[in-house]
Amino acid sequence: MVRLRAHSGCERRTGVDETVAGQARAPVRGAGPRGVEAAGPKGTVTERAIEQIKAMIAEGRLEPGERLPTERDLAARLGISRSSMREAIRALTVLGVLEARHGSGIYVTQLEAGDLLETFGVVADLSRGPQLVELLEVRRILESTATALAAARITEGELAEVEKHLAAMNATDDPEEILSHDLAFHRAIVAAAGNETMAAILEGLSSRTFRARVWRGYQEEGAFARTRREHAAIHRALVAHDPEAARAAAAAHVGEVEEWLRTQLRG
Amino acid sequence: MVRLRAHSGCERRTGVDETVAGQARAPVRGAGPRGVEAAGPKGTVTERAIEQIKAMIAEGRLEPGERLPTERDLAARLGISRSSMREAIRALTVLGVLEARHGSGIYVTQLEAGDLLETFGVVADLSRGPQLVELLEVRRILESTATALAAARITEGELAEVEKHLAAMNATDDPEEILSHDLAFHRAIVAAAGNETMAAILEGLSSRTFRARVWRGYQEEGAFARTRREHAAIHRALVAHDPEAARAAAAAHVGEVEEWLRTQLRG
DNA sequence: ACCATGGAGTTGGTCCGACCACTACGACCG
DNA sequence: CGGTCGTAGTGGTCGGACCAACTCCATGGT
Repeated sequence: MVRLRAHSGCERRTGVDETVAGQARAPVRGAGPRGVEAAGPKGTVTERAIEQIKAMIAEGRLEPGERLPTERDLAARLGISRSSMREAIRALTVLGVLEARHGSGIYVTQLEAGDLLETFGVVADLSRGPQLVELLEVRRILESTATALAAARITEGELAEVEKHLAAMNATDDPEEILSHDLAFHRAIVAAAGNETMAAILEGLSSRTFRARVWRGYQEEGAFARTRREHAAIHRALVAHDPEAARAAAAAHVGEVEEWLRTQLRG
Repeated sequence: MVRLRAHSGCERRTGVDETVAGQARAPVRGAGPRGVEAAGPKGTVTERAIEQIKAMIAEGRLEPGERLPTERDLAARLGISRSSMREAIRALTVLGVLEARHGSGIYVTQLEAGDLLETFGVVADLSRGPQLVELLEVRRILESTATALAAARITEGELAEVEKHLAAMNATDDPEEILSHDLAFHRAIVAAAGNETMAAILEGLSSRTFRARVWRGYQEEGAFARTRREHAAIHRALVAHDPEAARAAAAAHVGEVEEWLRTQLRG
């Protein structure tokens, strides 16, 4: 035990400046014991900044597509450092609320379903175990309803798009390509349902990595044939414009995977 | 139009160094023309850091609840500055993936539905116009199914919780309190459905600010009586353990608001 | 008159280093 | 043995410097 500390009255830090003029930063902020100052008593300054920007948008002081002031401006305006402001902006960027264009400025996104629900994919990618089953259950509910809606509304052009991917899926043996067209098949159907918000949620629930994780094992068990039959059933219902048949077919389709995953977790 | 921008000249910055020894920062990084170096050619370093941390969790190298290395460590490990690393961490924090405890460290959350879907509320808070209708349609689909599931599974204890809020809601005239118990009423039902993921999504779709925005106008039109009747119908179906009746009652309940909002947008 | 071009200024992206605030853990003292 | 007080360690904040990408306009050639 060397024991080389203590020696009271030491200078700890300090004594290192003198390179630059002493930082006259005595009365920075928080000098008072959090008295009647202006700053809200909430959490970190960054969190406060996030809330304030969100509030600006919610209150309509910032319209979708509109450009925000500079990072430097914003920071000065809220009385925080640019670093903290950047953290706030980054946070809102990953949430799909803001969009930063290097050299140009920061803009509010269109706040459409696709923008805001992109993060939904993260949930699907990081969930595991029983949570995956719950996620599939949600997908079953939404996708079956969406498919039913699509059966009632789908146009000739949209149906052609669906059939294109259905044919492509049946014409190849490359798992990668099958997965791609499988995704596109369902995406085309959901798009025909006419609810972009639902489509965006389902997009997240069917994200590439999510499906790759679950379907890998599923299809290795020779489920290709069954998948094909189920897709055909969904397609028939769409052609017949039969919502209830479409709902049942879609629910069964997702339900199959769901049930398989459930047994996997038990074993 | 004053247009007092410009004001050319002015020495801007530069000429301020010389306080510290010249920064011998010539060959920092990126010296080579992005040749065969290690760094991925993707977007900003921060985005890369976000993806890498996410990957660490997805691959199981970081377990839920586990503590991460220091910000300083992490930054050094990925070869980026602490500032950039902090932005990445902040982003994952707002996504509900990480949790920072001041003075202690950074931890992976339990990655449960509630953690990851908290951001869903942002969508509801920032959506407007037609998107609100789409959001309500999603809620109608999910909530009606959840209520049906609850009717089949609900226990005596859970039913008592539901009835508590139903009674409290009918016993007051304070809109604030009604809203609170209304939320709790539906929350208790959805909880009885047994799918935490669905519950978390519906929680976001019924966030306080969201409901306040829509409900305000809706209830001002004297919809209290109707709301009460609908709640009673839902309750009856739960008591009778009748899933289909519960589904219909819940769908009608949300559908009423949905339809009202639709007319609002037209007018 | 019109368009390509180039440079200057603006703005986000990255980095550094310092200091502050909080926590955890262990030595010290009663 | 248990409470107390430091101290080291960690996230939080700050300010400044420089880099890289974009914008806009003056310039000059066609």
